Amino acid sequence: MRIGTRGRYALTIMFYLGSNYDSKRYISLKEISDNEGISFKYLEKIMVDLNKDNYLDVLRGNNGGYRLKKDPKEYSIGEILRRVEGDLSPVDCINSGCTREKKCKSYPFFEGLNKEINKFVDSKNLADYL
Amino acid sequence: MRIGTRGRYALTIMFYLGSNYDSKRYISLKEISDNEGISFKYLEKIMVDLNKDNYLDVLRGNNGGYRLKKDPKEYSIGEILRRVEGDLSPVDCINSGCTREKKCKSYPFFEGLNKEINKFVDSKNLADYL
DNA sequence: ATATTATACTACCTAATTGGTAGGAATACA
DNA sequence: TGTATTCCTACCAATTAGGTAGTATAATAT
Repeated sequence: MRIGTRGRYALTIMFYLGSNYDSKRYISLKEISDNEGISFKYLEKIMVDLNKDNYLDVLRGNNGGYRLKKDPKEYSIGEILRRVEGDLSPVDCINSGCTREKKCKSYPFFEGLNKEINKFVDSKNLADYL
Repeated sequence: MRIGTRGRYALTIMFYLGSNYDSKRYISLKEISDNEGISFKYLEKIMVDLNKDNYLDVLRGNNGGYRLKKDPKEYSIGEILRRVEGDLSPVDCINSGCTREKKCKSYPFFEGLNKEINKFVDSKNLADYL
């Protein structure tokens, strides 16, 4: 689970929306792109995954954009990262059915590490860092 | 810090050496390669990093190979992984001087995650899983 | 209506990284 | 001196990361 630009930018977007939660206005990707210095087109692409299953409120057209549906404290960092980066496990063998699992001495270690990572990211939410 | 085959194979090697610590015999990469079904040539390459600074005892030639220098409990998993995978931080911005660090809301989160990961891997050693 | 400002969708592209392979030189020992 | 081993250097193919580009669709202001 190396976290790349997708995960980092997704958090940037979510913190930006979180900071504007009270105003209830829709924020365009253009605004975020300009203020954070991130490629607009790349943000659009990340948004495809980030906004699956109507994770956010969307409005197209003039003065449109995105805004949080729920209070920032309802958005866990773990879920945000998982949406755009996929599974967060530190090695492939976890969650992809390793056949050597039984005799593998590393496996229990990786399971422990995986648990620790997920526990941490799921225990934090947007409000914790606003 | 996605852990790839380098890190996994390094642990496989170290656990193998750890299992044979009491016998004091030198273990060849050929033996590990055969028993674990891993490419011999790839193991050789991983060994270059793993054995930097005389981390292990080495003997060339017939009946040669590698063996642990110290008790398995003296080898932390964190150090092993770091040797072959480099720095274990989950994002580039940690340890590479992010300029936006001051205003970045994600940064404190990543610092926390990084700390958690390193604490875990450094608290475990080979003997814990033998 | 229609111009403007957004998101939504699809396709493409380049550089770096991952996960190897190959071959020979140096060394230790039987 | 032959054999088994590590050491060193170079190469390589497939995948992933990190984008760019263009067009369709939708909402709103005028």
